Amino acid sequence: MTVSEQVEALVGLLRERSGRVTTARRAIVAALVGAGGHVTAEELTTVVRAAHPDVAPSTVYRCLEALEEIGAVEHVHLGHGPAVYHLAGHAPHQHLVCESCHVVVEVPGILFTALARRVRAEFGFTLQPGHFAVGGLCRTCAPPPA
Amino acid sequence: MTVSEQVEALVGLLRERSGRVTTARRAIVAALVGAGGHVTAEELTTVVRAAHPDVAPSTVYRCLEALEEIGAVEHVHLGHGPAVYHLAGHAPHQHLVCESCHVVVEVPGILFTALARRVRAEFGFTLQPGHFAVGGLCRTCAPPPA
DNA sequence: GTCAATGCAAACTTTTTGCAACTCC
DNA sequence: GGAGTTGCAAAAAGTTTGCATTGAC
Repeated sequence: MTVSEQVEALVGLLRERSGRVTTARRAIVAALVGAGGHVTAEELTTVVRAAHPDVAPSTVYRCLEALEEIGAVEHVHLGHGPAVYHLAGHAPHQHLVCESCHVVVEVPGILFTALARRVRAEFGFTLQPGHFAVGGLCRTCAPPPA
Repeated sequence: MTVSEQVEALVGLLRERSGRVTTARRAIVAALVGAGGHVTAEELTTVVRAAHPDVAPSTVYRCLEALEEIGAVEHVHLGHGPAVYHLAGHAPHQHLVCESCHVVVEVPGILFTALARRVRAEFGFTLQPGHFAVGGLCRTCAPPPA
């Protein structure tokens, strides 16, 4: 699926399930698809404004909210700082944030299945990791093994 | 160790390792020890102000920062909303936050050791869970098993 | 007496909200 | 043409910072 096909698919979904499709929404969706990964609302706003200088940050937030409601987009909190948004449907993954240098590492979500099963069995809590990053120290910042 | 002994120990540590001990700092430490668990900076400010109405929120933040620097206090981010602070030295634990009703569940940190070992071996990242909550659904909010 | 700590107010970051104007369907 | 969107500005929440004053040692 090409980028513009992805944009059209998402825009179509918006029209069908959420409401109207405007120039701003089309531009935001295009910027999100074009980014190809995780972006903050602010980064998205900057990209959109390059072509459409009048698009307000609040419009970006509202559009992302609409896209999340229809399940097309998800956001993740990387600790401090702004949330990052990405298209839904990617393989589940977990973000790890180095608390020293703030680099972000992605690991497969499947690593968490054993833990999730145990937490559900023992505590009745259904883990949905991924929405919040887990902290730690990256390879560079961790003290070298003794 | 009684509450006031704990307060004196912490105040002494502050004097020794961080600087001066003021009325505000003593009151903040006492409120933190008295709370006996996790408190937000705002809750702490309210308690302190009951006896010392002039203590400013910024003083509470600065005192908590000093206590964290000497390793006496730690803070945790429960997703959205304010950070919560607690005395260091408790058994390591992880907070789980229900993304539906926002209830907070604590589970032993030891549950994460197998995962942490694997992440370090495979990705060179040293997990330090606990600083950020993990999301999910609590027993009440999770859809009942089919 | 000195300098760290305080109180106050203002800045800050990220996100949300109120509302009149606009425009997609 | 009417309801959903927009842009703007202001608010909101949580935390940090600047700075003159205070007070611990």
